[in-house]
Amino acid sequence: MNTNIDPDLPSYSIGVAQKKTSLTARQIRYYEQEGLVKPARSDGNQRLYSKNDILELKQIKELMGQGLSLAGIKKLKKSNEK
DNA sequence: TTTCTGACA
DNA sequence: TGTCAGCA
Repeated sequence: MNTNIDPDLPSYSIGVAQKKTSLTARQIRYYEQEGLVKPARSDGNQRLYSKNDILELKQIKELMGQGLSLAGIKKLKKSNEK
């Protein structure tokens, strides 16, 4: 099969994101609220996550498992991007 | 049925 | 972070 979809092509609902990241909708929404992830919006106001966003959420989960907090991840992300 | 927002513990 | 209510 040839699924040539871009890694930034948003097509996952939060339910799929939960399954793919092992996180809860609360955590995913909170991370987005903090600006850690930037999902697209569709049908009304539904979040649409891309493969890239799913990976981003997994990265956040990994950092949390390393003893980091939202503030710590935000600071780390800021250092990486800036 | 699922998702979204806001608010509280 | 979990949970509740009302809404689309």
